[in-house]
Amino acid sequence: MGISERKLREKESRKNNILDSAEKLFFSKGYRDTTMDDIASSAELSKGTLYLYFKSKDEVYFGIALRAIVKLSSMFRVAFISSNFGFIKLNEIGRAHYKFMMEYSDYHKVLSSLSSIDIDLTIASDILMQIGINNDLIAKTMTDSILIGMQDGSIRPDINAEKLCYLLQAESNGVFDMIQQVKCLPKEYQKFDPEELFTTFLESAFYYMKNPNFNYEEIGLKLN
Amino acid sequence: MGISERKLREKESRKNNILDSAEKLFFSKGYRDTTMDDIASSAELSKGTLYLYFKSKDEVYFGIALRAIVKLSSMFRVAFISSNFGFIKLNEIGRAHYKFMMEYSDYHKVLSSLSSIDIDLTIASDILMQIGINNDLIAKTMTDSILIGMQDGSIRPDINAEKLCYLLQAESNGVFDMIQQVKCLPKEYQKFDPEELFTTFLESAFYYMKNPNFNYEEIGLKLN
DNA sequence: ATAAATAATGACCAACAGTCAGAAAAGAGA
DNA sequence: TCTCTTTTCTGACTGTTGGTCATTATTTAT
Repeated sequence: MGISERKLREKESRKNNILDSAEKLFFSKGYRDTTMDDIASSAELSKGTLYLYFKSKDEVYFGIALRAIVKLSSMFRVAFISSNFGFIKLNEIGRAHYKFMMEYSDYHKVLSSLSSIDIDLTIASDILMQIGINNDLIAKTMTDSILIGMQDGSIRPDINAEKLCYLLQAESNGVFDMIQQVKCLPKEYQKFDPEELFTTFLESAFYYMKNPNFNYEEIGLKLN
Repeated sequence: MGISERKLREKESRKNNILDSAEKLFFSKGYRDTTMDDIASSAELSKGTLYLYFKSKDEVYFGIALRAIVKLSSMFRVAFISSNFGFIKLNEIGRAHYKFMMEYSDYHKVLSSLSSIDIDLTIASDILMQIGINNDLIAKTMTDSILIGMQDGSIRPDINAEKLCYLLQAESNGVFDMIQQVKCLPKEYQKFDPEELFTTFLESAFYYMKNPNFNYEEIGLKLN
């Protein structure tokens, strides 16, 4: 049946059109000030039709969050394969995350606002499930990097890899959120350079993770 | 004028009654599902009167956030004076924050949800300003601890104190948010023990901050 | 006792998320 | 090409809720 396939494609592309419109509106006016009527008319649809494709306003927002986390996790994968050494993999993942936050700051905000007061994450939702899958993928990429690093000697082996992964995720989320916040402040209120905070974070994290018996210069790294 | 003073006291206590009611409702039903009518009737007030004391629903929420951060910053002060050594001060501050998150988890959630999609922090608001003041106080308590630690030798002096303060704040926010999230999951989904993540965090942070020339055992600390 | 000021009320309004009966379009079968 | 069925689309409508305001009640000052 070629027809039902085409219909599926059309449905998917319609969903994407809606998300395109919603994205622009959410990013420029914010979640609260964007109405479903706004989104509908921007996507050249009636409100009723909009609700055929997304069952609530939150669901639309989740759709954008899914785009965001898919982008992020793919950047993590690219960073992962950039080197064979676990330590460098992790380093590159950190830089990828920083790049994501700088280049796709709106996406970053969406992701960090997901666990906010006004969104119910407990509802059953296909999109929310896919977000969870990507989240797990991100965690796996990091854990794998750590395990590989422990094997090749570039990361100290006496910590639990999974625990370290969660610690790094938690810490970096906090650091990126703060950088994001500071970036939105007027220049004269910015008490520090965002990039500098990130650099210090990387430095401190890797200071904790490095293996004292490993020769980092051999793999082209200078560590203090 | 004793009368106007009494009136001011009454107004303050009325505000507190409202916040008491609002707190219970927000904490049990969530922000979205709590209506201003709910709060009004729970505080035995008409809606119009409620709006005499708080000019919006957000403002009520800010009022609760103010209670939260006042509590947190006072716990920080107590931790600060618990020792003379900067390193121990910081350590106690970290533990105080952990205690706050465990004992006042609802307050913690309020604070971490403040920078969420659905709240406009740019509006002019007296309460929001007071929150800012307490936030600065917290930052100052931490920065002072660091500076004292650098003076007494318990913290390595080759880092910028203010930058370190922001890094610690950012990291711990991230870590506590993750712990909070995990705590809300059903036990079988919890991949790690919250306390353990916190311990590892403290360990890694202090590993970075410690001064190699300082004898920690002399002040009763065993560091690995 | 009366006027002035302050506090409280609840009916009312506008905005908005979400619904649904019916119209329009697309597809299948002849 | 015509007709019946299924799918897609529509926009008027509903219920809820944040916020307002003219009016009433209470307190204070004279």
